[in-house]
Amino acid sequence: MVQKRKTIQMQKILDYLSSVKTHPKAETVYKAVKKDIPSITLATVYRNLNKLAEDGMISKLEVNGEFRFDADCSLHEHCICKNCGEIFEYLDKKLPKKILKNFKSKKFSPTSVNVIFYGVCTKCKKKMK
Amino acid sequence: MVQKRKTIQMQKILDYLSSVKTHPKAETVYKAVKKDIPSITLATVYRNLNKLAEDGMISKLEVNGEFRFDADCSLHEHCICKNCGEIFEYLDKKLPKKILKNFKSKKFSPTSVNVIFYGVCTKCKKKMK
DNA sequence: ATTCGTGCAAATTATTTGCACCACA
DNA sequence: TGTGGTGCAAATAATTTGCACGAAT
Repeated sequence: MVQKRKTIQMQKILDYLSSVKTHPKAETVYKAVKKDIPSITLATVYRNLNKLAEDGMISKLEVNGEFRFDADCSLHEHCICKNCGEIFEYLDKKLPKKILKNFKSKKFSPTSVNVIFYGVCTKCKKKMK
Repeated sequence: MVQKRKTIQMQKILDYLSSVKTHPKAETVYKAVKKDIPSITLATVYRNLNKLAEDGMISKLEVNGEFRFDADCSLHEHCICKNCGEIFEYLDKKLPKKILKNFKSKKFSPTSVNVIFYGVCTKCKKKMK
């Protein structure tokens, strides 16, 4: 088995991710963590984010051609604003479970489900008027 | 209003997309269409695919850091195999509509919803044994 | 003493864009 | 004839990787 070392960089990355409700991309995480660890590089951030995602510690989603990260690994829905690109959580804890339970097809065995709503957030809606 | 010209390249791209049930990426579309139009370039394929997606003629989804295209624009679910990366359609026409109808939150107005199942396809499951 | 993770730089990969030219409306 | 679309090449942008060194087990 591969050994695992907990480093300050990984800890800080995880701390930052847990502290925000946004769904930052690697670059954003990098800038934030750099304040604490000026020597950190973007490559290290990417490596850690990917490792954490593989281990199921965080989740990785993709929007507009970039990866976004989320410390909340529970099954939950996302809302993406077509205008500002922001991502919001939407909580209907039962929904994903219900969807998974109702899945019927012999060609595929789902282990997880992602529900993404596309639309416009209230903020942008107001601006558009 | 902006004028629109139907070109052979766009037509062939749309034809190809409509003829397959896979969800090809730009490169794949490029290789396929190149057989009919040897002079076509990847840039043209990208431009057309994006234009078609903007116009709602096709849909654009992203998997593993790449964009995939689908001539079927109806609301329908996708299944992505974590092992081979293939995408399958899963049809429960009522599901997306039902989910949208049940949406309640004042912070966001959804116009569309995407349901993606992650798991393992039958083919990969057999191989793994 | 080993081995893993980091920092740095270079390499990949996917996608976009500027520009001159051709072709359709 | 004017304008949008194409092909070509170069530019971006995001992400990954090779390598040598420092650090943790």
